[in-house]
Amino acid sequence: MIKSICENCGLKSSATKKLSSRDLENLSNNCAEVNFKKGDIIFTQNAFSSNIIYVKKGLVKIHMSGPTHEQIIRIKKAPSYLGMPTTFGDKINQYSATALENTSVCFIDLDLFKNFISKNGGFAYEIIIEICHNELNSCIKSVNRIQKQINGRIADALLFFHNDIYGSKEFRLPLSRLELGNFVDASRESVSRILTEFHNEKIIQIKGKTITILNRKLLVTISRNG
Amino acid sequence: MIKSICENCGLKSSATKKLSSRDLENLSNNCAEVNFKKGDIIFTQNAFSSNIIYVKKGLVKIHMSGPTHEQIIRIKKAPSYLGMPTTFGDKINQYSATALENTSVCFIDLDLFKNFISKNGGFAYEIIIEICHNELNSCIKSVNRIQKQINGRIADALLFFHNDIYGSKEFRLPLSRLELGNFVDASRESVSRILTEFHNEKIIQIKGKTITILNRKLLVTISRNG
DNA sequence: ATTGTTTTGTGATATAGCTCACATTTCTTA
DNA sequence: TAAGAAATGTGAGCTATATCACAAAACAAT
Repeated sequence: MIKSICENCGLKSSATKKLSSRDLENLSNNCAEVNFKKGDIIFTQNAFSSNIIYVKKGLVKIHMSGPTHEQIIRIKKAPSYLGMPTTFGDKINQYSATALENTSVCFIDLDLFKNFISKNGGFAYEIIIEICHNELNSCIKSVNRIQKQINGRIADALLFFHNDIYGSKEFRLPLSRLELGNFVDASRESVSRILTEFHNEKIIQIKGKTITILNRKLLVTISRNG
Repeated sequence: MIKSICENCGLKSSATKKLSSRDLENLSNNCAEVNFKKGDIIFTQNAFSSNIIYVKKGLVKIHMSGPTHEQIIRIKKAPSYLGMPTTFGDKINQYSATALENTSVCFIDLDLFKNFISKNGGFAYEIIIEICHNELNSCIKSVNRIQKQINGRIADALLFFHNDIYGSKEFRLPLSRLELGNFVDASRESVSRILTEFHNEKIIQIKGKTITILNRKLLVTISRNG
């Protein structure tokens, strides 16, 4: 746990950029930076939370244990705030967050954060924008999850990693087959089957966890009609 | 379209209560109250939006046309803001809102609303709380939707109308069977079947659109194990 | 009232994707 | 480098729920 000097931080959020030097100093005194390794839990469902979490670096999954199994609600890469809905909406966390890669996170004192919102409208505005974006994306994702069938949902997930996370046609999948299943709502077995199907049809290439998108257009078509 | 006098409004949101008299006057000048009848569309997906919408009175469904069919994302009763995520997150509406009962709505100029957020941290804070609550609920709902099976989801929906909307064991269902299906992710036919099943097992009583919950405990059990 | 339209109920059939079972591969750790 | 553990692949059968098809009922409009 290192006390950070927020003013010099090169990874400030757009909200934090609206803060004065004095506020940033205040933030430095009420904020702890913690490093998590791949697989480490950042916060857990049903625990009490009094921090806002800012992911400076890395990749995180937000997940929730549902009636029958674990479900990955969202995958977020830095820079991004985490768990605002659960912290503002309920004292008890409604979901967990786990690092998918080595991740560096700032824990910000909730009262100070609330104070910034109340005192600094520009800060509040940026926060609102971020929350709204998140919610809109979940909405769209939720409709797709329910209405598309498996191969469409897996195509979506592959395109998500390609476009939104790695920006490259070749990437190391940060999830196991089971986790990918929990992300797209499918069983481990079905994920396996579809993935090898895509491989056989030369849409993607699989080498262990490394995936290369070979036919992006077809993947987009599958995502649409799936 | 009536220009309203916000200061005297008995249905102010908790955010609006944080505004000064001068701001409220300003709001009155940039806000139009409109009445919608049951079935009227309040705003539609893919249209451009430059208003924040505050539901003063009534009941509204938020819905989205997905890859294969329409889906009801959320049902909201007054008092409540509508469509903030879609207005702040994207210039184009990602979903529609339709009145389920006669509903009275204030259209608030977006720039003024943004101005309130920037100038008045207390206002912004209340807005953040509302958005966070919404998002948390959608999260939970989305997990249930996916992991429960039909009878559990329908039990959930009935309990939602009972607890959150009407606060009574007897209520007039504001949705058709098809709409209820779009709300709980099921086909019209399946909804019909489960509903008559519940009726036969004396869990509920159905008289046209009027539903009476006869065995609430059992309904809760079904919702849990569903 | 009469006729057309929309909504609802219900049986029969089809199917996507789950579960189970086991083989194989890959990763860990000693 | 061996051996145990975890993750993955793949076939076979099962099941929840969709879809189709039509009848009945409720509602609307003339």
